Amino acid sequence: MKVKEVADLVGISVRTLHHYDEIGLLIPDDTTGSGYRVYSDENLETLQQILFFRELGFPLKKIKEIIHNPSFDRQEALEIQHKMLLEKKNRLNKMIRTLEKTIQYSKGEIKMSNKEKFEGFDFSQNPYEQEAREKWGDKAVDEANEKVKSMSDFEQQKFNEIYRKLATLRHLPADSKEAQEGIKEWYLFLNKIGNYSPEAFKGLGQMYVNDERFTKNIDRFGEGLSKFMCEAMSIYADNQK
Amino acid sequence: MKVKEVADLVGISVRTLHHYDEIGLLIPDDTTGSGYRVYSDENLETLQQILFFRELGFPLKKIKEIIHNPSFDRQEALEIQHKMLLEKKNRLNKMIRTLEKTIQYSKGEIKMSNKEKFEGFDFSQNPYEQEAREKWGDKAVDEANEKVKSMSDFEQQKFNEIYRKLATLRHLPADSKEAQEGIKEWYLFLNKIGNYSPEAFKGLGQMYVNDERFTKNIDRFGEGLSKFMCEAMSIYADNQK
DNA sequence: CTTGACTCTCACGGTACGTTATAGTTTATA
DNA sequence: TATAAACTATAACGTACCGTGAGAGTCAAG
Repeated sequence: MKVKEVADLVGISVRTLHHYDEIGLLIPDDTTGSGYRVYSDENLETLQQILFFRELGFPLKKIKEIIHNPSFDRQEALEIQHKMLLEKKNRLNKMIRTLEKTIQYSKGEIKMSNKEKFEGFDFSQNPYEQEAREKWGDKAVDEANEKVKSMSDFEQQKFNEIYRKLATLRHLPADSKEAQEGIKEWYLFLNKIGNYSPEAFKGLGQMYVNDERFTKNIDRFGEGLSKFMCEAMSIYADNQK
Repeated sequence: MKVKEVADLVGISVRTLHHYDEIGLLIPDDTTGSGYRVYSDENLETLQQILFFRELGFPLKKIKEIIHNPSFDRQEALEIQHKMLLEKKNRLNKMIRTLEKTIQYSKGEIKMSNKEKFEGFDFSQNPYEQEAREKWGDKAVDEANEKVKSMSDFEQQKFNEIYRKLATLRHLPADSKEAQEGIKEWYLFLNKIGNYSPEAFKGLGQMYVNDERFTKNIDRFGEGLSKFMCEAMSIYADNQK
């Protein structure tokens, strides 16, 4: 499905989908030769997850952390979201009652205390927020995410950018000029925020295919990207010696 | 009631109340000698109105237009809001059903079409939005608001600023030096966006007390401001001849 | 008369997109 | 088969609604 189809189906804007792609929240599984985004059924299910979280007031950054965490449990998430939505419904009902009372009040039929006038508004009083915080709170992240989180926003941005760029190259041979140029950028970037010898760089590339937490995270940007990067990084490292 | 009391009562932040004051959406009826905001019961009811609109997704700018419109009918607003909240409840229920189906679906118990996966999300499908648009749409504004709307954002901003400044002076004698300086600023500002002779300026001041739509709109910034301005403008105009 | 809770006004920062602008691509129609 | 209409892309700036200090003044309690 192309971008507008998706947008119309779920009732959001094309821009929103672009935005979610930009920030790495929802990257379409495929693109046409001319660069059009093509969303798979799996993409749609991820989008549904995102929208449930969004409805519950989670910031996009948090949603990204949660659903891309290797230990993310979809079933469990759905259960908690269910509880939270029911709670939201309760608050909405309270608010409706408040509004109904206010109508009577404004006709002079009943009296209302100041407190009563605002029942149902207290947005932060969801008892399941606690459960959500325990599950998805700031501490519940794995090592990989720790690293990402410790990066500055600029670095995060750059990080995404490079991955997306590399994803467009992933079908080229790993030793092609363009691929190697992309990998070089990646190497230079990594050495701005850390310290990687060519060997370490090569080793990192190995992890991309050996550790499935990495594989999954990287292949979000394009299927087979991790393998491509592993190969290209190995070649690049060898040429640096 | 002072600002934190209100914030705690309704479950919003102090900053939010400051913001609403800044943009002229909810200006406290009174201030203490030291400049502390003091909210009246009427302020609280306006705030309640604001929050109902906000819950329904109205932008603050729109809310401001609506509730400060001289022809604003509180009763009617409450009725429409009631319908819209019930509709929102319906959507929420749909969404909960969708979530429940998704739980079964993710367990492989049932099948789900792509369309079904997003039922309840289509935020813009509120049948009462139409009614709201007719009531409070962009065309349904009176003369006074037409003028305000035709101003640039910068001018709007400046407009508010001057009114708020004048409001702090309103208990001084209209012929005092400070009052006259404030009014001068007002005169100069008006002549940047239009063309006002001293006579026209004086006439405008008269309207502030004679036309209750003006009176109401101006006194939002402080009780008695319209009368004060009328007097001060008259004096200023006479001194210009 | 000091401490702590509260208040004020700047003023910069941040999220989640909206909104052009410009240009390439695909599909429908003449 | 040309050409318009509809859709797509990136880029870059704009906007709404506050959050978050900083720095300074105010007020009730001990």
